[in-house]
Amino acid sequence: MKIASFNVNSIKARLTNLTDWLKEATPDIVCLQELKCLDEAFPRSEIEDLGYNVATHGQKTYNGVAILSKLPLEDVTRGLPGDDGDDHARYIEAVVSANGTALRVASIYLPNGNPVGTDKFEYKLRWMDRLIDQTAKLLSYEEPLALAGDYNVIPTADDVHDPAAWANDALFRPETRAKFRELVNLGLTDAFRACHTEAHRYTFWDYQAGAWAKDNGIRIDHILLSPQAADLLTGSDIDRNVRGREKPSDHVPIWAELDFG
DNA sequence: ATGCCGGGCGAAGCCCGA
Repeated sequence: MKIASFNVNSIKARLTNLTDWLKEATPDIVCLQELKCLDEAFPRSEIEDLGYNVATHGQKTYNGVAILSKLPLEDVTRGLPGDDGDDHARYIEAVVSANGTALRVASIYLPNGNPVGTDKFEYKLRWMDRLIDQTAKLLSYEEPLALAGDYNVIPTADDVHDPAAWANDALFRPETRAKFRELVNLGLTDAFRACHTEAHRYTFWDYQAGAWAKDNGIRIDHILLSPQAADLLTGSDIDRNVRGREKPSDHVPIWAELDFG
């Protein structure tokens, strides 16, 4: 069972890039972020034609998340609990039956939070509190769970090309990283880090300033696993080459392989 | 690089991303 996450930075602008990658990588489940379109504008038939079931939580212009799955999607829920006044489409959750075992998956687009010192940063930290609460609830089920998405969090200095340059950025601030540790310390496993210890492996390169050519990247897209899912982990990697193609997103896909037998 | 690129919106130039 190959589970992937990909921030596409507009599903409409990225459709060919996405379908090319789907055909070659053949993931079973894909969590998408930054659709930037309403549910009715999602290119559903183009994705379904590749053998995927589709659940979307879209929004006009900004945000928007989805889950694609070759297995049927059950119990789909949209929106992160904890704040009825939050209208950003940043969270969708569903359950698939993997060889008789229930696997819960969430696609996460955590707020950017810049600039620090504004209500945007406070929104990010409060959103992380809500994600911690939701994750604690899901972990209490003691079942396989994968939380995959764009966390907009650089976990450590090994995950950024120039830590000093990012010191005051919302993605790398101590408060942000502390919240991320609080989340992981509930008992989650960073799938990529469980399989790779080397520094400077990135999932995002800015469109500007030749960031891709210079490998000035950051690792901010993560797949976090419950203990019951981590026990099944057999591999994880970043599909870095996708960044070098025509009309790329500024993020690339990441994936984790779980062996359900 | 508090915006160099790229996308949305909407039809020029601003908002947003990380």
